[in-house]
Amino acid sequence: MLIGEFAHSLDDKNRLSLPAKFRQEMGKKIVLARGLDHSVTIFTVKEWGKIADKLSESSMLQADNRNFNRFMFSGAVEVEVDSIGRVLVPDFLKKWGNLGTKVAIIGVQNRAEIWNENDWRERKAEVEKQADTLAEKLGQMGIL
Amino acid sequence: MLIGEFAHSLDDKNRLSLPAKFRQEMGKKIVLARGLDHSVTIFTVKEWGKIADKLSESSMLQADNRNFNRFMFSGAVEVEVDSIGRVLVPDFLKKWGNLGTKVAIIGVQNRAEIWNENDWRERKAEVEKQADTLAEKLGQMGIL
DNA sequence: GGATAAGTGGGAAAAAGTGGTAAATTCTTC
DNA sequence: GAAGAATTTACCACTTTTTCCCACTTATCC
Repeated sequence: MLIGEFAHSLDDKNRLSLPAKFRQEMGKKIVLARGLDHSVTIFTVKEWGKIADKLSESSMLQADNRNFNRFMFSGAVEVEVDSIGRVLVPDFLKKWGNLGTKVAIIGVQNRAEIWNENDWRERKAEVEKQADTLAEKLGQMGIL
Repeated sequence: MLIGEFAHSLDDKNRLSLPAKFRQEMGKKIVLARGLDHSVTIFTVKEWGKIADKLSESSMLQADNRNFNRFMFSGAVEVEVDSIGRVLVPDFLKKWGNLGTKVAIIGVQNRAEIWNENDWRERKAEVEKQADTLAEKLGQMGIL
């Protein structure tokens, strides 16, 4: 399971080193894709396969679906992890994620997300402010 | 699987180099066809075969189908990929796709599409604007 | 505090993408 | 049917980008 938060950097060649703790689970090939809220999602090849299957179930008869699938598939890329654990982030995903030099990589169960460091800090602060609501939710889920 | 987005150019001899990432999967022959929404579709010979089969299964008793089949078959060409990964885009497809010098080639799972760069940018922006739809769709698919 | 691993940065080699020239083929016209 | 023109095809060359490898710095672990 992918958990934790890591501050890494994206160098001027668009290289990003994956957190060492994630490497074993991720393997030597991963898929980067557009995620919610303008995050960039890191999937294992296997997890991405599931997503792709689901995407392709939607009917091509509807223009909405066609555009959505174009958006999702064209916004993904399979990349090799190099010998020291780095991957290349393509420009279109850098743009999508509003990524600069400093990024946050966070583990979210079966996937990881890459965020612009500032965006992530703000978002996190938002969530923290709502800690009470959070507790409530956990309660509803029967976790606490 | 064909995924990702690439900015390439169509030179004055109508030559278009295929993204290196697509070449292995595409092989040395591909099929170019009229795509939906005025895109130009790139199929592998194999994928085109599947499409052709499906088309020919549709009933010729219906005028709609007959016309659609005429449209699809007459608008498709099999082209050789040259020694350095380029193909020739025939004029009628260039026109159909409103293609100029700058084009975007996008991977959409089992096919690729060639777009006029600007048209694609606009279309993509449309989808991006609908952030709600994005979350909703992914939710419906059970992805999140 | 030393040793090991993780993360970052840079340079050289290789590949990808683009543009152009020359040869070959086709088409026209006489 | 032949000569010339025009188009197409094959090949070559250049530029930019990407890839691979090595080195350095920082952090972590014992």
